[in-house]
Amino acid sequence: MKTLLDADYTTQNEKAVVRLFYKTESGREIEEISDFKPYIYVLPREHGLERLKKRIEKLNSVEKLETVQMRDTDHEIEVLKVTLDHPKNVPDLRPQIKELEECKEVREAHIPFAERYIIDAGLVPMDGCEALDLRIASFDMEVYNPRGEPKADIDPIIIISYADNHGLDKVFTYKTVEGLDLDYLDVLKNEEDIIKKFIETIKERGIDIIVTYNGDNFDFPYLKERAEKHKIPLSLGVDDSPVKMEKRGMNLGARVRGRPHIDMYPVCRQIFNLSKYTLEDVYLEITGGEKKDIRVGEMAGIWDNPTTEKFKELLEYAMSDASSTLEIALDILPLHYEISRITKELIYQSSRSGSGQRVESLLIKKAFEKKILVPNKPSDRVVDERQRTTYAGGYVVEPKKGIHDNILLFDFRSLYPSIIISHNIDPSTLDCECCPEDPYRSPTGHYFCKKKVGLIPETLEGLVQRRIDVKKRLREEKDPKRGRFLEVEQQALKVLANSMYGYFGFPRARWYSKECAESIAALGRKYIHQTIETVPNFGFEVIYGDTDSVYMIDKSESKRKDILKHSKSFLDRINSELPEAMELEFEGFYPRGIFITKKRYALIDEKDMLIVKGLETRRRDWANIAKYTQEKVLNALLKDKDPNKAAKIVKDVVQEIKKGKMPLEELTINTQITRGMGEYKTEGPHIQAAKKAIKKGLEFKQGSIVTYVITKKGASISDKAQVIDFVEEGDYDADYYVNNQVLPAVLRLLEALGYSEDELKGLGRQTTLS
DNA sequence: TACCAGAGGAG
DNA sequence: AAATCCTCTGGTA
Repeated sequence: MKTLLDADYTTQNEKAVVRLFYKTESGREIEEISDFKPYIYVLPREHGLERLKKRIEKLNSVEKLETVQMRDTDHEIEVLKVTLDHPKNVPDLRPQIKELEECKEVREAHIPFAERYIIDAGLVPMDGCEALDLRIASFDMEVYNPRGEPKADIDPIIIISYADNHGLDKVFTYKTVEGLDLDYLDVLKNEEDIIKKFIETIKERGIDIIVTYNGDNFDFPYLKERAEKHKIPLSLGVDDSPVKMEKRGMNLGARVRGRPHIDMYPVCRQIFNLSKYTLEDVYLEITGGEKKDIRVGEMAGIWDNPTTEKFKELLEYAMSDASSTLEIALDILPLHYEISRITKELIYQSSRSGSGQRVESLLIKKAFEKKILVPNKPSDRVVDERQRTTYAGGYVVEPKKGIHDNILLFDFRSLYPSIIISHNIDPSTLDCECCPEDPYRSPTGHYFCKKKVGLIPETLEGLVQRRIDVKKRLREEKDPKRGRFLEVEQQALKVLANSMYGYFGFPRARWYSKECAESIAALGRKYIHQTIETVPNFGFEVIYGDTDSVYMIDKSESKRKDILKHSKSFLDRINSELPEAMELEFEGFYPRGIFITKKRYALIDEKDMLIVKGLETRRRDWANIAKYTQEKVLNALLKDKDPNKAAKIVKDVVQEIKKGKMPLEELTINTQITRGMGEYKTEGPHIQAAKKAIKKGLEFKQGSIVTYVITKKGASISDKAQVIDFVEEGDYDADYYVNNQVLPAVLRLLEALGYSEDELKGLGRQTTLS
């Protein structure tokens, strides 16, 4: 029993050796593969194969030349498989071959060597890891920051905290005060020693996976620079190699050889939809518990003049950073083990890759098994071109505005995946010559081969079948721990299946096909239209629908039991006319709902739970007070059916705001900086607040979420916007929060109920503003 | 007042 | 570095 944690290659005696880093039952194992060689495929121009072969033979670093039969999109071809002596020579050889007159194209020259080996050898990263009790450690650092953002060339690390899943908690520092009693505290001599001690601890504890919160872009780069300053090698690798900072787009990735480092910050941003992603927020989301927090502005002061109480707080805070990061990791890592196993990516990769990359890794693996040539990545010019062309997506029904009772919801189970499978939608089956008579011809005029299953439908079918199998095992599983793994696996399979459609339309995709993407969306529209047209025949009325769902009410029945019976016959009728892999499902019955506009509505379910879609309550860029008040008003309208109660709620809140005593945490607005700070044509409040904060020493960049308040001082809203760190309790613009936050959010609901504007003024603005 | 840029949600 | 559809705000002319 062993599990593959990491892989790379080294050069020994001028030969490339693939190294596979395993965790075994007894410890660690590094397997070395020295007989594997890199190769690329060369597509000849017409009748050029033999001449091309002769020319390539003469080139340096070519070890072997074979003619092989491969599939390229929709046809079989003979291509040259060129085996090289060493992966480092691929970048040189590729353009030399590309320039040859008889060469049409070079393929698969950019697949990293170790990953190539994993694919070809059929290895599955992280397979079996549950059985091995992986040793997982987290660490976090506190840094001396007397001037705001710390600078690694000047400001030392003052604390390193450490926690692992085998019971060791440590805080390494080099200062202490009288009367401290913390069992995890380890006071050393200086910064150099805490760095050394940290490295030692990771090694002595035999750690398999290192986790951090923002380690890619803060802790590791900072630690590396400080270690270099002290001339300590940051040799955390299992082969004692130093931590390597890799460039990944705009950000960095910290790679520890053989002991994968996983940064939970980007992972959490991908998995959760939160207003912001501080460690405290994420910890609350996962465990429901509060985490110790201190104001970072206080840190340098405490370090310089430590009182027993404050210094203890600082150390406790440091410890909780490491232990909560570990707790988050233990909760989320199983998902990433599964993603790694499904996509065959190393966990270092899969924990940092997006949907597009994951789908692509899976397809490359499948293409290898089916002897299909992998398309090259598109050039920047092609990507630009693809970005300029768009296509039509899902259909949204204009809602019947206002309150409705006894609402039924139906939706298509996995609409797009089921369309891809039933219509065999794939670049290789697109408009094929053998079967133009497609009874299911897509409304865009495209048709798909009926004889040969495409790569993507086949891959998707594999995911769907595997998920059905996992769900079956899940039903039979008695052990809750194994049950959780199966649940996570079926979720991961579902997410991956659902991202296949998006992949077709992704401009950087190797298997990009706008025709496929638009055919899928067009067929989706066809099926939902078909469904909507059938609705009146059964005495129902559609009140709303979006892409794959239909909300309707029953005009002929009034009892729940009769309504549900009635809907069954509707369902049977629709499903009898659908392709086999497709199904419309009954999704729910809602006693009451309010529909405002497209993509904005709220429902009460049969357990009296409020479900809100698209409204301010759901948005991070609205103040809590507006979101919370809107939610209360929704409950008054839908549960209590009492508009007067709703009016009272609004009046009371408006009064509270006007008193000037509303806590700041009810008033903060979170907005992300989605582009580079210099790229804005118009700068909204969050950008102007961020700019002011940058001048005062805080760091904001693309991707940061700005938490700000509209204060009293300034002319425009943007002038008044200040990042929360600089706002005093009570300094807020009450008129803004009444007129631009609370009232718009609640008046929209009441307007949808048909109250006239005059009535609403009576309820809200005039009485309260006077 | 009309328009557009920007953000974030739904499915 | 997965897609499109849609609403709404605040800046700008």
